[in-house]
Amino acid sequence: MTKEEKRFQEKIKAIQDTMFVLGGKWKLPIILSIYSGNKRFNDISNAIPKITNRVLSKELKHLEENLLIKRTVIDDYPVRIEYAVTDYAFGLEEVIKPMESWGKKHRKKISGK
Amino acid sequence: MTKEEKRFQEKIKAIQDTMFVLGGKWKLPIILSIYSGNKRFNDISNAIPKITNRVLSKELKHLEENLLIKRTVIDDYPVRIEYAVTDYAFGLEEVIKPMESWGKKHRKKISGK
DNA sequence: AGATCAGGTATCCTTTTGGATACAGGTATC
DNA sequence: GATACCTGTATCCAAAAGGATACCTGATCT
Repeated sequence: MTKEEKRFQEKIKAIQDTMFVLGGKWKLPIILSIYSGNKRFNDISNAIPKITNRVLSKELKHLEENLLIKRTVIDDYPVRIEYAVTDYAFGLEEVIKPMESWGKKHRKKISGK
Repeated sequence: MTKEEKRFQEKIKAIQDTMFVLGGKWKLPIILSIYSGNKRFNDISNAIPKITNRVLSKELKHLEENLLIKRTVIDDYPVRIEYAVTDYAFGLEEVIKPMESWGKKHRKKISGK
């Protein structure tokens, strides 16, 4: 493999990592929903009506593993669980802004083709 | 739906559009392979050994529809087909650079958790 | 004791994405 | 006329992502 090929492989891997973290149907809606103030499992579930419990649960785990949200057990009676976006998640701005802006430009380009 | 919710919906749609265009296992490798000088179907197929004809063909169509590559029929004998990245594709730089850089940072963050 | 609620799991199913293999159609070559 | 090359297409299959529905656990409420 040439040097250039290796650089490309790493570039591809990094970009695909980003898409692995944010990709799929629900990860962004969930992050933004929690950011908007929905802290509890059922709050989020109601705010995003079409997601099922199974998928919400899996996605929350994924986001927690990737340090974008934090799950806190609050130990009064009854025990509550609260989700919050982390400070680290705010670092996403640097990538989601360009993705949003390219996506918008691209939609215009394609629709007016 | 509140104003804020609507803004979020549009943000999400735009970001997911970007991921629709670039996402999946092969789209970036194909773009970079063509950019590196592989113009013919079989060149690309050989440069990316694990892709099958079926998938390569589908992905080339997707990239062409999204104006990132151009397919040209060259009419001597035998007829050849040449693929090239478009000028428009160079505009991806503004989005793939931040995606690459966030992806790299994130991998470090996660692996050293 | 029985009902209720929060925060999920468990099981099964459908859709989407990608892979394996064969081969087709048009031209050129032997 | 048979054979080979190029650019795909056709058919079938496997894996991954997502959806529907039921249910569980631990606590509190009546």
